[in-house]
Amino acid sequence: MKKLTIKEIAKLAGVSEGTVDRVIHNRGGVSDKTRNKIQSILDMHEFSLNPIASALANSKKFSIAVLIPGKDSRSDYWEMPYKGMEEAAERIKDFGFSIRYFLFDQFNESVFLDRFDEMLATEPDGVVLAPVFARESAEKLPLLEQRDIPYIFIDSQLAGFESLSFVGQDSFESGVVAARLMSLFLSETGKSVILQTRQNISNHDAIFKRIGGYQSFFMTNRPGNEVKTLFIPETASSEVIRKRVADFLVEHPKVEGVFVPSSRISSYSVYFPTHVALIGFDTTTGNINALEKGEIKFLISQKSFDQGYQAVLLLFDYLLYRKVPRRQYYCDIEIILKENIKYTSFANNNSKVFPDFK
Amino acid sequence: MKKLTIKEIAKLAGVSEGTVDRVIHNRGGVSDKTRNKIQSILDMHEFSLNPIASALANSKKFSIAVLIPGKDSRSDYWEMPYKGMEEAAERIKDFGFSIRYFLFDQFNESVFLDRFDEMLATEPDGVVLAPVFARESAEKLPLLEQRDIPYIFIDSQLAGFESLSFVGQDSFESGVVAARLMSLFLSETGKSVILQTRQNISNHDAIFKRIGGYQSFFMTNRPGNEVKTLFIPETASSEVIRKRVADFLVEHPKVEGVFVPSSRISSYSVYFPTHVALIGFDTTTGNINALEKGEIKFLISQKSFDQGYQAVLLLFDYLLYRKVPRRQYYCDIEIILKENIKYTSFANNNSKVFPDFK
DNA sequence: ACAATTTTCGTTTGCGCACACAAAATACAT
DNA sequence: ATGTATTTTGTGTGCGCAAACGAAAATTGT
Repeated sequence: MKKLTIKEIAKLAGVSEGTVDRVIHNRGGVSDKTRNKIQSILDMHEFSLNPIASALANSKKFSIAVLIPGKDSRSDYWEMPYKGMEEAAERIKDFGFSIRYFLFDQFNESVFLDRFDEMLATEPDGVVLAPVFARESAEKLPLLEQRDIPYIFIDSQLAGFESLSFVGQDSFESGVVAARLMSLFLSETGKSVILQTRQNISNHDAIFKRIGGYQSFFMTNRPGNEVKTLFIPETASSEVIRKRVADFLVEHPKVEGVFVPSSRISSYSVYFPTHVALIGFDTTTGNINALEKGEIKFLISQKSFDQGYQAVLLLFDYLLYRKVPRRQYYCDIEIILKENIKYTSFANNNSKVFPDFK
Repeated sequence: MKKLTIKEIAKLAGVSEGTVDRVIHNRGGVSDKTRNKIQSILDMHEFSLNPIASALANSKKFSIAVLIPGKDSRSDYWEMPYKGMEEAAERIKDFGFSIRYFLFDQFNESVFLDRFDEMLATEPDGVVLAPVFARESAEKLPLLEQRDIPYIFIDSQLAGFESLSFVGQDSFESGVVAARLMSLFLSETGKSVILQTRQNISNHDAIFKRIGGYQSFFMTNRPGNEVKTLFIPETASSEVIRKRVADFLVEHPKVEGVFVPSSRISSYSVYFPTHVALIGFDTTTGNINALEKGEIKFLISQKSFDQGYQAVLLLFDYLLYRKVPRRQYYCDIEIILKENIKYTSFANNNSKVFPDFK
């Protein structure tokens, strides 16, 4: 069926273009009778706007606000979603879309709250946010809902909120995948260790789910392989870590693998002997180095570049085309090892500089 | 720097919009003096067309021709690039882009030649093609170059041609990855087998490179693990395969793994005992089934959905924005196992029906 | 009944560009 | 110099839609 223009719809309905326009955009000021008539014709022909002409005529500029952690001395994880978003921005800028970033300190709740308020003050048309602080996010999100500003969760999600969508990984399953990979390195009765830091302030939810998936796999598939847990304080010095690890390995000599459910595996990899298999998350610079040196067997990537790209595009499609996305988009659980690291999508360096949160 | 319009450029140059337009599009009929003047102003301000307005005003419709294998009784591999292209088509259709598919029989060169001619007759603005038949492609490609029709190789590439780009996988490295994974299942002196069909008519180049990568890994990293080769004719009956495999395993009892460098691993998986680790390529329906049943340990995905999507978008960017792509885009070498199969990108089923080549 | 509102609807302009057409400027010939 | 051919440049229209403006119709009040 040929795609009709507003003008043609108007002719069919025996009204002017302006009236059709009013119906399409719910601008009001149209009598029930003509509105119904026009609407039925629109429906019948499955009318949709020509987004090109619409974008051209539209003086309205869309602004998308992004609320994610900024550059961080401990991890460059959030640089990748940022780059993905910048790539998406390039693709949609001619439609009048611009992105404003509100970067916060992922270890400081109050900065997050401040940035949220700043963001809100700019009255964005849509928001992409990483709810790393669950409580603070829950406190602020109603402000978006009151204003009917659509928002998309990225990286992790909060239950009980009317987010437009979620783009991220199935953390539980990624833990299962990690476990499956780990099982390849374990002997019949070999043990593995989950290495946890005591305060996983940010993103603890995703990390707990990964741990859940990991344990679940071994319980159901490999009950003979005991899973231990080793806690190391986030603030521990090099000496302390070395000692804790050494003590632990003496106490549990059958430990053949270590699973680090956070993205900080490279901070611990040097403390373990090479016969212990290490598996962790995220292709941060440190982790990639450790992988290439052979200290780590596998990394699981969240494809965060793609996450950023997709989150922005979903918002774009929603704002411009009114295309309602699915409630959630789970990205690939990508398995990275030395041999395929150079072909992961993040490697598309487009030389955008990732700003600091300050 | 603010982005200028043609009108503003015209004012700066003291000429009319039409003249600027002529310079921008090399329409000729402009004196050297004014052309140089306008060009320098364009350069100075880094002028670029507004693609939105351009697309709207442009009566010219772009057509992209796609020349790939069609539906096939033996494998549904090519359905995924097709779906990726359809998704891309959806995103660019409002810019006046349409895609025409010319699907051929991947086991019949003459159908390929016919389709190529049909494709050429439609005078496409750009072409995406899978050069599965090297000789026939080499014979036909000059016709595109004569006509200055840009084309992109997908899946595999041919050396010595002026293709705009290549979108596919680094086959050699994917073989290396397969080998690395295989090594996890091999004992100190365990052997692995490369299972080849005698006539790999189509795509033999990629398959040979995978084999090369596989062997290379074992030679340099695990010389203790011998790599054998088992040939099985493509046309072999079930009985023949069963016997060949059984004989081979008797002859080589230390075989602990089988590597199938084609995408047809599910055709052979049932013939091997479970203690032999199987690793193959591509997430075809059959392969996914075998993976989920546990017959196969790993699959390596070419992310062919993404390949299709990207190839079309590269052509789009080139035709509309004159953005010259890189010579090659290597997609992820994705490792698939039972636990992460459901999150691979191909799973975005958009219910497009993949047509037959007939 | 008529004027004052309010509601409903039609008309017009412009977004930035592509392109056909008209006009002006220049070259050439006699 | 005058007219004609040719090159160079300017003008106008339309792509499909958004939105302001104004006209018409319907409603209300007196």
